[in-house]
Amino acid sequence: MIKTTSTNYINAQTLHGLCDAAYTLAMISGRWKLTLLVKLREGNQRFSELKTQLPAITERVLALQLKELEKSGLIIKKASALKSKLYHYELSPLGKSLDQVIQSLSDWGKINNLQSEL
Amino acid sequence: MIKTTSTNYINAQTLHGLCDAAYTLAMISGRWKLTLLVKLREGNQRFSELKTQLPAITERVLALQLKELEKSGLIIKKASALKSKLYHYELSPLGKSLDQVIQSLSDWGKINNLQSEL
DNA sequence: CACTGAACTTACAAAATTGTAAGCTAAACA
DNA sequence: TGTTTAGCTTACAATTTTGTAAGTTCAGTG
Repeated sequence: MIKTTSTNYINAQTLHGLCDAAYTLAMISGRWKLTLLVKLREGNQRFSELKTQLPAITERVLALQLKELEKSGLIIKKASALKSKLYHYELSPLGKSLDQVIQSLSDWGKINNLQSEL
Repeated sequence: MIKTTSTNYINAQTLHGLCDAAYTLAMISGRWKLTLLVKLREGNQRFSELKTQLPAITERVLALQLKELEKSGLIIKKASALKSKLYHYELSPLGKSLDQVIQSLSDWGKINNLQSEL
């Protein structure tokens, strides 16, 4: 879906070569990705659990975001041993290493996000 | 340009109410925003300076990103005192308070962004 | 007063993301 | 064996972001 010949794509790549922060940002950008990481950190692991945690997300988008997170290596999809056909998702070591990043984002938001006081 | 009635917009708002990290992320998301903040932190302040620092950015997009950052309160546009018609941009106190966030993003990228080794 | 350069703006188009609605598959259950 | 349920996938469309190309405005310079 991404055209690797587009100016947009090339600009992103160039930027990631120039700015580490922008690279990190790109890994966690996407409407629901960051929140998914937070939820996974809290222990929710099944597709349906995540769906419940993010009421407004559609199955299509949830599947997409999970797939991208998996492709970036931040999460791992595993078949659950006991009940066959059931999967669960978990943070990879790389995903866990984002802890400090997520914490910073969360801390800043806690202070500056007026909406969260509602 | 943003339709405040779209599902997309509503989902974003809902998410920001549920997840502080997502709120913070939204403030700094945009192809060049984060890198602009980094450059401003390094002292580049004029429109043309910023343009030079980010070779591939177009004037239109630079103006757009600066305007959004200003609207979010992260930067301030000031008329330079001496030479009239010249402006400069600087980080607001709110923008400066992102320091830890940007540092975390940058640190993680430094470790995990293979491209930056080129 | 013509000319240049900085800092934009406008009209348009391409690309990318996100959402809607429906369907599909395999296991589990009644 | 028919029905559910979880976990997707597909075709499509709306929305949003980003880029292209060309102008505009106004101060400073010669």
